[in-house]
Amino acid sequence: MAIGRRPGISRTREELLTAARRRFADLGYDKTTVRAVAADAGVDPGIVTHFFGTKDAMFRAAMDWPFDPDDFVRAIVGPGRRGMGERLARTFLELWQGAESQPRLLAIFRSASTHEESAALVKEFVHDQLYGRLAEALGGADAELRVDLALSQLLGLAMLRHVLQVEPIASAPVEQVVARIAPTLDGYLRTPRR
Amino acid sequence: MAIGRRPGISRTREELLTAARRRFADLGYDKTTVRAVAADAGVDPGIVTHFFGTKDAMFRAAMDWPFDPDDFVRAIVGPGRRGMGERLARTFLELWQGAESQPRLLAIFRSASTHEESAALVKEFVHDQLYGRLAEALGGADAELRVDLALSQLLGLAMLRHVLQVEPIASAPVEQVVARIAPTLDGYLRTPRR
DNA sequence: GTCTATAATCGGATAGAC
DNA sequence: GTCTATCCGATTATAGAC
Repeated sequence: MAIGRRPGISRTREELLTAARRRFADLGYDKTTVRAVAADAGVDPGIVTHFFGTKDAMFRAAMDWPFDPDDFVRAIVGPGRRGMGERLARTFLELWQGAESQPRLLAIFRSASTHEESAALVKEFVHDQLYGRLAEALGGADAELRVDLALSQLLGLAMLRHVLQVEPIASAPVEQVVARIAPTLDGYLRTPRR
Repeated sequence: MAIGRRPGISRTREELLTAARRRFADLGYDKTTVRAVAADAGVDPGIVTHFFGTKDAMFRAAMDWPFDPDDFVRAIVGPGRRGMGERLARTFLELWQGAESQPRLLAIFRSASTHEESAALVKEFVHDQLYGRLAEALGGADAELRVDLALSQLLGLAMLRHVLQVEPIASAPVEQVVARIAPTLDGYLRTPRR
């Protein structure tokens, strides 16, 4: 009694999503075509319409965050202020190394510059997830600005390292990069003395 | 004897380039169409072919850097180590504020994620202009990595502030941002003691 | 659930008249 | 230098057969 897939529910949908993630990650939203995704999955383009309706809906279905925002924030701020920059840097960079998470992140950020939906995903995450709990945990009148500064460091790192792939930083070990940027993040996140 | 434009050399070419810069800056390479650029300039799409040949050639013609790399590097490293982070931050941020330079920078960086030519422009600049003279001026075995780290901070800032336009950092005054990131840049650029 | 056929549109590029 | 007309390919999306 093998635990096979239930009959009638094909794996095609999942294969389409996997193919879509790879295309969106490598090429961005605009250059990714429904036809190519369907071809990668070995099916007809009409199937995409059947399952998702539109290219945009397929993008939304494929592009959920590869982590739970609650867990993410808790892992960073939970243990307290000490070592927060280091935890943030390491958690972030390891997400970008992961075989599952990297394509999703690449797709979102590669598309964010030109695709409104991707940009909205990023902004919503920052606004709804980070400002609420992270900024509150930090304290200080300009907590949101300080969160933005830390984000700018992380975002730029991801762009240079994983999107543009500029050397030597693209090939630097995670721990080396963590050691360098952790003090920067701590500096931004630390509550300013009045 | 007014110094007018020479007869026979129309201003159409310049108007096309201006329109192209605005389109590329707002929409990125993929979503910018030759037809729309021509319409903005009030001429027929065929004129684009006449002047530039291809869309890609028009992009190249429009996308020269809005500053002289030599001057840029000299302004940063010339006066010496003291205040280098601050000069770098201010020079960079003011370029992003300028009415002439911002559209060019926006176009390049908005397109860099998905357009190979834009990404190559960025990489060439980093490689040919920065590593050569900046890294040399900094000293230390890992000078290029430290330049990358400083770039990651600047690039992320530009993305968050000008491309994604995340608040509150998008509306923060230049001097406030300069004051915050200058210490970060100095930390990266400072020659490590052995 | 899957595919064929096709509609409707839009893209970049070209040829040639004026 | 500029425009008209057009080619040709590619794209998303739809209708309907199997």
